[in-house]
Amino acid sequence: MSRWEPNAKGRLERAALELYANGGFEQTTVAEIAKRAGLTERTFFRYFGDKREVLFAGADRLQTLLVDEVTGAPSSVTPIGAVTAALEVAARLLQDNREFAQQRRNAISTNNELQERELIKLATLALAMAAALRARGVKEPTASLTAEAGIAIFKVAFERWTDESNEQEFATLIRDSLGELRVLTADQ
Amino acid sequence: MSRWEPNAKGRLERAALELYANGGFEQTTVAEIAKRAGLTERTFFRYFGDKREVLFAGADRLQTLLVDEVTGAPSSVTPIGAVTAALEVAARLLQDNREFAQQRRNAISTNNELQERELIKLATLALAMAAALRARGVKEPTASLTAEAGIAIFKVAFERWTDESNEQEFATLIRDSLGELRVLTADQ
DNA sequence: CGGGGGATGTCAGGTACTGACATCACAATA
DNA sequence: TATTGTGATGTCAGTACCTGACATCCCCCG
Repeated sequence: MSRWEPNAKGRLERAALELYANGGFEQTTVAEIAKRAGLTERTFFRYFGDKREVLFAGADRLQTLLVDEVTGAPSSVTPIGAVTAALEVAARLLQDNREFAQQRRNAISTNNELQERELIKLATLALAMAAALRARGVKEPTASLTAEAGIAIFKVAFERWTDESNEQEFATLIRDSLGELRVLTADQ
Repeated sequence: MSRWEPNAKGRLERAALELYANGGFEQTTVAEIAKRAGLTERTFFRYFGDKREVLFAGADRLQTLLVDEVTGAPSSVTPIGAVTAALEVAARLLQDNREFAQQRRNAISTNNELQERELIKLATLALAMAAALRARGVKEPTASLTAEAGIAIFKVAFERWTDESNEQEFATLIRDSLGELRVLTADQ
């Protein structure tokens, strides 16, 4: 695994996650990550804006996917329907990477700087989904509320899915979480 | 204004805000801030964990205040009543520092790293207020929802208060925002 | 076979942040 | 008054993050 082998970005992401999962985020240096990926520190910073971003490139891809799905949903679908359908598509794509998701979750949950980045990524994602809904003709504040609800559902379902003791499919958990939100909000 | 003069922490906060407001956050070095406060870089890092934190020490004080107010409210007061009362107390304390608040807001709104920090501070604040509510006997999910609603109210009111063209009192804006949330949630 | 371009490496440097130790002002107390 | 302790600050050295400038390498296209 060295220079000129394909998928440099992916190699860096993998190496970073492995090292963060082992020694922790702070203890790991970018030089170490790059070395493990057969590259140099300078190349790391060509692919990722900073040391944290390497864990969130996947989140950017997720955002693109969700926005596309929301945008492309049939016009007959309700706002929350379009959002949850998009989330389920994403969930099925992630299904094969549960272990990866668990490692990533652990790394983030044990480090403050990573949690900061996670929060702003989710906030950005909510904004992007709200914009996609508005492009479908959904008015405010419905668009923003629906997007925020979608994020909340995703967070809850993701927590459950990455929980060791839970063996259900991610997409199922999305659907369940939506159901619970429905019940909760229907209550008085 | 130099070594051994009182209020080193305050001097650093003031110097930092002035420099961030002028040249922007990224362009300002910690050495510059320290120099302007008549101190050294090393001392800056004794008071603040990192370069961003100097803008958020006030937020920590705010959190302490809000939690104390919620905890100390008469037991007859409803959850949302306790939270908004606390927010109004905070608002009155901030009332004299509108210009300061505006500068701070501008600095944060023009920088991503600072927005990250802001988000995690607000999230932490919501958790702390939810805990204070639970200590009053409020059950979940009411406690968390009320705390989140309180933060939302605070954010909206703060935006309005720091808006140049708005001359209303901060505490009044808090009260108004709560009213709007009431109407919004009563709809349908 | 000879560019040309994109990916990577090398190097130098700035800035954030930290640990270890020295120094200073002040206060308590002998 | 002299001493000594204590907390705040300074000094210094070092590591790691991150960036700009330029060199080098591989591969594709003509």
